Amino acid sequence: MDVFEVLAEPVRRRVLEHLARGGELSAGGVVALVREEFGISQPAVSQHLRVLRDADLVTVRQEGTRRIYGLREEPLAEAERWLADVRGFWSQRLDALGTELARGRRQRRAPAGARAHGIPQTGAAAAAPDPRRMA
Amino acid sequence: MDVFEVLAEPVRRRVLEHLARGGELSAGGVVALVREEFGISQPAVSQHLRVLRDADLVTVRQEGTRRIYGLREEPLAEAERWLADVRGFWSQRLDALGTELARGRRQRRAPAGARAHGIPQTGAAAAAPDPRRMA
DNA sequence: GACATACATAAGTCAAGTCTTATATATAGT
DNA sequence: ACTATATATAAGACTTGACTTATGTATGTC
Repeated sequence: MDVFEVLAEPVRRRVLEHLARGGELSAGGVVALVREEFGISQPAVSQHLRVLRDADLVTVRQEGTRRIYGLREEPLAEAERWLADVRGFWSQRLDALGTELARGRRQRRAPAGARAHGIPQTGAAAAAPDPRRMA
Repeated sequence: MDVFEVLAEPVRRRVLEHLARGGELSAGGVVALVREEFGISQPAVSQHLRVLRDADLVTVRQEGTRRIYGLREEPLAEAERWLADVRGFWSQRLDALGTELARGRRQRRAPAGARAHGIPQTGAAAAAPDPRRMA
């Protein structure tokens, strides 16, 4: 499961919030916190924890009969980077468009090529690196 | 639909990437780009664009018979903040735990209260603000 | 060893999302 | 007005995911 798919679920997001805020938590602790708000069963929570584990968003260690869950930052950082990149490219484009308009450039080299769709390029951001870090 | 739910879909993520990288695009332009990679029909893409519109992740303007799509940063920024917050609280906690251990604090005030679950608090991050910006 | 506790897994149900094909709507051009 | 193009919507099939209850498995306790 993809990071964003995992994050799409409100219960799972809340679990991450609780871990981040409260520090490590036993599975039972998570159940207690989440059950109150969402009114779901222990197995339901356990299944969400499984998803989080499979996506490497959490760490687990056993302690007696308990399983202690903790956060793993890396996947979150990855998602964060994706968002930052997308936003970055877009605003960079906006800036480029702005300066271009300010310069009053009117000549549009129109290669009349195969480019059937899309809006005229500003050129400035055309050389920007590739954002699709996450396939 | 929630921002993260919207972002959970690979096609939609790619659309956003294309918009960010290529600037504004007509619906047809999006179809052309996405169809190649995912092999889905025009209506399928149109439905994804609808989801993006409904979640305010894109802007649309009409231009003749075309609909020109652009990116809206705000919802992306919101998601980014959520991620940054969660990560921030967690690493802050880690740091607090680290310094605590370094100080060699051994006395644990144990109120023996109702706190049935969870791991002993470090205390440092206990006063941290609330990360649940996104309900 | 028997029992309780903490947690995970199994099996089945139900709702929601993502496609498909077919069709509607709107604008432009002739 | 007729036709073509661009895009959206409708209806239905199919899949997937998120619950439920019931049960399994490990660990600790007496």
